Amino acid sequence: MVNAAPVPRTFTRKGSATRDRIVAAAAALIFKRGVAQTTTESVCDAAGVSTSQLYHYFKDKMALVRAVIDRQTENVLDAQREYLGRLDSIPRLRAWRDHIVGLQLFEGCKGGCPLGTLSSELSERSDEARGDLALGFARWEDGIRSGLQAMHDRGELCANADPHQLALATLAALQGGLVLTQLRRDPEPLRAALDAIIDHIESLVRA
Amino acid sequence: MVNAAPVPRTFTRKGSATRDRIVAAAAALIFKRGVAQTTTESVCDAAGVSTSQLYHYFKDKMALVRAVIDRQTENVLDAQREYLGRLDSIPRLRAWRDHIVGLQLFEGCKGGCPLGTLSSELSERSDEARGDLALGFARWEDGIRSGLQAMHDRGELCANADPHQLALATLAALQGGLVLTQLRRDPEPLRAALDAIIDHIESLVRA
DNA sequence: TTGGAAATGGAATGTCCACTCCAAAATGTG
DNA sequence: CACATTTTGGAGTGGACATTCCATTTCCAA
Repeated sequence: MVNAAPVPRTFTRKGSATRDRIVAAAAALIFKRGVAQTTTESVCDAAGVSTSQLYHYFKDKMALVRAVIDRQTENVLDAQREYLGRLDSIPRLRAWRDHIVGLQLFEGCKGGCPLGTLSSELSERSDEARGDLALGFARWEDGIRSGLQAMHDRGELCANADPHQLALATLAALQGGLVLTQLRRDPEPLRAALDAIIDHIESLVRA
Repeated sequence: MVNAAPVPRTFTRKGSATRDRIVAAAAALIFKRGVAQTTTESVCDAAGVSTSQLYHYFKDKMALVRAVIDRQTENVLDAQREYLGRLDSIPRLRAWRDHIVGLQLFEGCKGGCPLGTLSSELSERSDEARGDLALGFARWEDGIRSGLQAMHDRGELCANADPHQLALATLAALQGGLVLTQLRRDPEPLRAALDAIIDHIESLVRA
């Protein structure tokens, strides 16, 4: 009886580096083309590894996809680390909006949100992947909520404004704006969606 | 030289009915599993037709997908026909929100938006499909905008409120809310997103 | 009614692709 | 150094799937 897990618990330094290259290559390809259009072969080519290496580090394609979800969660949160946890004023919210819209302009309005597109593709296909993604979004939401909560705690927001609901609505505006921006190849929907929710939050600021 | 198009310009009554069954079956399967996970064989089985029939009516799978996009556009607009074009007051907007949230509850928060998920899956894969979807969303957006425009024209909204931007933001809130609701299997994100944008519109109503 | 077009049946084809297998090289540890 | 473990190479396999082909039946207009 062999070890049931195809992945040994321990990797050498070299092994970890290889695994990392595979995840990075897969993340890039999946962001560009989606999971279904990304073949294991193309991942191996892009990472410069052989088939057996991919299956040495991952049980199957879905395991690799889940690793990509984790990687993209970190990437997304990292790309906003200057803002998340600190969105506690209208100017900071506006600066964050500009940052996000700027990123889309930089990408040519292509690709959408790495986590959002994965959610659409995987929500009905794998409950495990859906759970992973839900955790990632929960962290994101939390990074938005904490700033609003701080404003609320400081008494800067109406008492009946709910930071949880507002954070959820803000994340939804961002995701929906990205879907439409990707579809139209135009940053306007994203900008309009974020502007509206931030204007709304501003309207809840005590006079 | 034979006719280059595999689809004759004219169908018999029976032919149109068959084509319709194929599109309906494909739309249902694609809504449930996505384009990539829907095989031509499964569509034929579900529609009760043979392979050759599918290829008699459609050049290839992508042509069928584009027909599904058109079908789903009609379905989505139809499901809201009582509301679109008439969203010209806060109570009507709230009724529309309830209707949409109710549909999600009925679906068990599964599947998301038929057009939204197609957009995510196809935006980077086919410019033609992206164009079809953009047209569908434009019609949807228009159905939202016209009501807001009517409010604005009647002087019920602040002069500086822009019905175009608000309609775009509303559609984005809806799409983003659906992504999160589908991911979490929980209607709250959708409800929070729509509530926020409608509250925002309400805050723009003249006192 | 009849001829041509449309509709249908279903087997066949060829490609793509996830995953397996076995052997060899490299690595780290006692 | 020696041995176990990890890492790598790359060919091979079996199945899934989009699409094609050709024969047969049905439909409709003149």
